[in-house]
Amino acid sequence: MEIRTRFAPSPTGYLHIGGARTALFNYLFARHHKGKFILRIEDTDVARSTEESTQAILDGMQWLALNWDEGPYFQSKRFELYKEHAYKFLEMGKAYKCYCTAEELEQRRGEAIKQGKPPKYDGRCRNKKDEQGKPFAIRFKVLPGTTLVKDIIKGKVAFENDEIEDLIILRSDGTPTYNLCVVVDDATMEITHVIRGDDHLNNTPKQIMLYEAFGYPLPQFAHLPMILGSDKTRLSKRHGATSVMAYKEMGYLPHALVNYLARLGWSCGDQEIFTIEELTEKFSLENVGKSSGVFNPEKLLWLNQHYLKEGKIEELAILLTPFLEAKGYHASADKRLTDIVKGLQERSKTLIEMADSAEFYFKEDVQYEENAANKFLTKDIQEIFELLISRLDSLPEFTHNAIETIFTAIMNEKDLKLGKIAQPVRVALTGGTVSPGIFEVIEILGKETSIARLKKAVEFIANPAAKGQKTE
RNA sequence: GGUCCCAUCGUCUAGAGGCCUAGGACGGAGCCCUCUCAAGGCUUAAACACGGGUUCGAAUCCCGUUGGGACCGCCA
Repeated sequence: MEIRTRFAPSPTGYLHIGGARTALFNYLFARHHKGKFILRIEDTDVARSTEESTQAILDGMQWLALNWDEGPYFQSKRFELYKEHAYKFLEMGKAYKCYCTAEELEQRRGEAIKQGKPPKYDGRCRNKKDEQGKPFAIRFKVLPGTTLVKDIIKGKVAFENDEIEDLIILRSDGTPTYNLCVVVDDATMEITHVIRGDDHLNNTPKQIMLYEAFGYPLPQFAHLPMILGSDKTRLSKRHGATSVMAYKEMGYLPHALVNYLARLGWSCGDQEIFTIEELTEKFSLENVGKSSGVFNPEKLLWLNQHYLKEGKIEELAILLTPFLEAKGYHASADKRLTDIVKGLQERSKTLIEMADSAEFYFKEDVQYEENAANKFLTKDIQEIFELLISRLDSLPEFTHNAIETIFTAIMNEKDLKLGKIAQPVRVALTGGTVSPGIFEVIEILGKETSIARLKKAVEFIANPAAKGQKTE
């Protein structure tokens, strides 16, 4: 039988970390079994669902490359189907019309809680006769007994039916509710494995009752543990960015997030780094843990750094350009940019950092960090700078090796260690004390710019006050 | 409050009764390398929540306690 999984978000916000992991596990499970992964938008709550949210979720899925095989299906377009099912229950006597108003129910619930009683619907409309013209909701009749949930992750979980109230399946405005829709959809879409957050575990007995009442075969259930924030409460904005797309904006690589999410709750021995192919091959629900996990941004950052370090410079250059654009620098992914990326890729944890570090390559004018200038742009280096300027200028081939030869010669002549020369030059060329290797920086900057910046530094040394911290 | 779930280093986890003096990874500390910063290499601190059983033997099985989480909507 073909394995069919689904991700079924409700479009009431962006795709968040938790949802993305649920989607990922569904995706991996389906791919592993060469089955189908279906996307379904649960927009039965017309008031809260928005098109922007739907689009945001689609964008997030696409960015993470969680490609779906069918859908997106929209529940809002299937209302007739749900309605039919609800009325069928009515005919079969498995559901009844409830004439209680939302206000009445709300009031009774409040009183029950006040008295310390469980806020459960008392079933008072179960045996009422039809009242013509009065609005009604349709409630499913929960029969006595025990409902057993067989969960791949949690094992067998038994629920007493008398703990469960008669649930509304069709609202008084004629729209269907969540539990009805999921069951009808999962059944008619022939979903074989329902993989979702364990916040749905308590809904599962209700849904099983609906399946059984319809005579639909049960899917397999797998309830994933929640993702928590650092204080072990449910992950929310308080814990930092929870939107998947926020990570794109912060300069994360999609596969870093995928890899991180995969290992949050699932493991494969001691392996930490996985390609998507490896994930697909190795993923199984048996290796999903039972306990909830804390979202750890540091580890995600480490993975991002890892993939930046390992990434192809041509691809990274393309990904970097929008971040340079955002800083006001026009850059195309040409040879110069890939050279820049090569030097920066193991010095950056995110694309934002990379763009920041690349800034001195693009700036018209260097500005010196005050401490760096004070420490390194001093009288005693002036002579070295002048020497460097003339020798660089007469260099026929402006290559890494040729530049290094010049430095070595000066080191020998002046009996200086490379560090004594490189740091001042670094400040002169980049404005700061941190950059890729100095020969590489000079080569990429080019003869003209390098010399111009060295000359500027010489002027600065001669007259720091006048040429000092001018702002652009 | 009721129901349900969960419990190994700070965090993610390995662990399917003897392989555990509990392994890996992130993060931390230290050292090495070094033109800066990184990267890399090496070393190191750090956990089986507690109490009872079962067993020759328990991180692993059972019970309880404690702690955490989720759900109790005409939300999904």
